[in-house]
Amino acid sequence: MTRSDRGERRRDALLDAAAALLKQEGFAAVSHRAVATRAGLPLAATTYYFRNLDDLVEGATRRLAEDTVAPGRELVAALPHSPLEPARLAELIVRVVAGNGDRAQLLTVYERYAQAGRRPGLRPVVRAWTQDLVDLVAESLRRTGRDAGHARRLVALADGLLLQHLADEEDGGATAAAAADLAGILHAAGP
Amino acid sequence: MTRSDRGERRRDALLDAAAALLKQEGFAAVSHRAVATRAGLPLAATTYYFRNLDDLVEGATRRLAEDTVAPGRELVAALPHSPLEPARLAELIVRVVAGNGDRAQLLTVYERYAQAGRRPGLRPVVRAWTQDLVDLVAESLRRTGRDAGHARRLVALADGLLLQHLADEEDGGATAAAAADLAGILHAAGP
DNA sequence: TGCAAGTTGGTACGAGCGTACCAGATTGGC
DNA sequence: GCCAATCTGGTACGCTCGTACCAACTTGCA
Repeated sequence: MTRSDRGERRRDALLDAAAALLKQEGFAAVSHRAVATRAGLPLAATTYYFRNLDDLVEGATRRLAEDTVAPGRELVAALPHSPLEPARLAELIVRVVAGNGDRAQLLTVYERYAQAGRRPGLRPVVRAWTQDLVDLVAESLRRTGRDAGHARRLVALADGLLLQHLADEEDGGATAAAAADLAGILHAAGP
Repeated sequence: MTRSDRGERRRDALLDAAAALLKQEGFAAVSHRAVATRAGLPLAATTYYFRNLDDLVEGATRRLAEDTVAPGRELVAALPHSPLEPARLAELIVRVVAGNGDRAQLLTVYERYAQAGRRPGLRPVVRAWTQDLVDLVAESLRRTGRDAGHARRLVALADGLLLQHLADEEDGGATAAAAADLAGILHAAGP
């Protein structure tokens, strides 16, 4: 193992740890110490491999975006080439946009927008993440014989509905409730 | 001035200071010290009038909701009783939902959803806030001769569009961009 | 083999945080 | 006018944080 290989692996372990923290506990939980502890590395490793905390958070967000988009990609790839009924389409879109995790995961998905507002360096990352989701939804519309032009609008609508349900009391019900809302809207709008 | 009057005024000043901080710098900026300093009161006043920080944040969110909804209410009250064209309607909805402030204000508007997820005590407050906005949009639709049944959907859509534009680079352009998006959608959907 | 460059990890600093404490000031009811 | 209840505000504790520092260790190259 060369010197730089080991360094690469350490950097990678830190990013993994940071992404896991991000996913499970949100942006506020990503501190130098928490990341280092989770990765099983000393505190100083975080400042050695990343210029500062924003740099680390940026990398972790990028990694989390990959981890979030990948399952959606598989979902879409497995789609049939016939139109989905509204309820199935709605569920698919919500799943692609927000995953199917608990409230904690869902929260991070939406915190990314607010964080993009506060940390300029995060904006390109977040824009790319959102664009990937829009592309996925467009692709799933195309594959199931629907007009793909409204993908961005559908993502926005799904986001807004999910947001509203974050204030619901039942844990984990947000994605189901949002999917039901979206299904009703898609049904009313017709194919 | 009775003893309790003065207490009421101090409590009020703290809430005002906290709401102002919330509006200008977000939830993370609301600390005991920051609120006390801004209100011109000693640190201990915050723990005297509020059980803990969550309690303070909850009250401040309630106050901010009032401050946010009030201008929208005036906007709607001043509406004519004839249908608005899509572009005007879209602008109105975005204005009601997000105000017309800079990015900082807009950020707090959306952070409230994420905060509701993390602080259970905030959920009823945030639900009521959102409901007020939905009612306002429904009222503005009704007043201008449109079907008022889709108010919640429109709020969700506006929220989602605004969120996406939070990652844009130009400061202050988010509301305009979201309004333009929404206008296009309303125009395509017809009256 | 030796040495310079790169890497590691323990430790420290200064700051901000939520919260608790408590001596003193103030005040309304008797 | 007194006293108990309430209110005030200065201070301290224990914690976490981002970041800097630096001595020790490892490694690739001359």
